[in-house]
Amino acid sequence: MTQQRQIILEELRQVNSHPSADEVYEMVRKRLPRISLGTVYRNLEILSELGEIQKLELGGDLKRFDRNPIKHYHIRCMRCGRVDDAPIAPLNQIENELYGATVYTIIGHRLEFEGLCPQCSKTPGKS
Amino acid sequence: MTQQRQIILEELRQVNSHPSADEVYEMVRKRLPRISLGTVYRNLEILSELGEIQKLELGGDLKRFDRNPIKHYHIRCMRCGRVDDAPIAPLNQIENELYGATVYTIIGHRLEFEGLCPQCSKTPGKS
DNA sequence: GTGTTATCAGTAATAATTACTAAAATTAAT
DNA sequence: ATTAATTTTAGTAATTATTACTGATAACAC
Repeated sequence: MTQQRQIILEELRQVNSHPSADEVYEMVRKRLPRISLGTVYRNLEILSELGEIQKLELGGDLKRFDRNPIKHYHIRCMRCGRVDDAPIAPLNQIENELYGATVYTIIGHRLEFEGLCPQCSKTPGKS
Repeated sequence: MTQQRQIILEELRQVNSHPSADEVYEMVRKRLPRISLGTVYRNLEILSELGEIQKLELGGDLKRFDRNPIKHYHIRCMRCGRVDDAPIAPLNQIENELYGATVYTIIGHRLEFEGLCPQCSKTPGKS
């Protein structure tokens, strides 16, 4: 656990947003101005493999990171990309429904809601 | 409806896979060797806005296109990226559960299963 | 047919991510 | 602690998917 890795973890744990790698980079840069973006990417990957955090692959063009390593669902703003937790109980049985109906070995599932956050709900503008 | 747009639609309708824009490009190129990738991207976008096809934003690094414009769920191979339909009934009530529990205006949801396709289930190799 | 508009092919530009490399730092073994 | 082996880092370059731009072409309206 290097200093860089430790600080990346600390900074991510201080927010309940779901920042992209670039946003984590900007956060960490305040404490380690010489850190490089590649280091942030690599350590976020390592930390998620260690089970300390979670890497999110949601809709949109970029991956996000969640300080909470426990599987849960999210809602994402279609306009601005903001992501929040979706307070829905896990669908523990849903994978059983698929069992036998697919040729795949089922490993997990992901449920993501789409919508508009409060700010973007107010503003008309083009979607 | 230009010739290019028509042929893109025809080719996509001939497969039950869920090709990426680049794969559609390769398919269409057999009939229109001079078509450009930008044209494929633009027309896939237009066709999905018209409701003729569906643009999929699943996990992984690329978007995929589905000849079926009706909302349904998918399963994706974590190793090779193959995508198939997941024969699960739509969760029509799930958005109601979230209503009142989130500050977002809910517009839709996406459910995606992850697993290994038959080929990748056989091969050990690194995941 | 002529003019207007949309679309095309080809190419360049973006943006997120990954790969590479030599230097620095951490760890392990004496 | 000192040296040797290993890992990690900063910085940069390369990749990849996608979008934007542009002058030429084709579709459409009159």
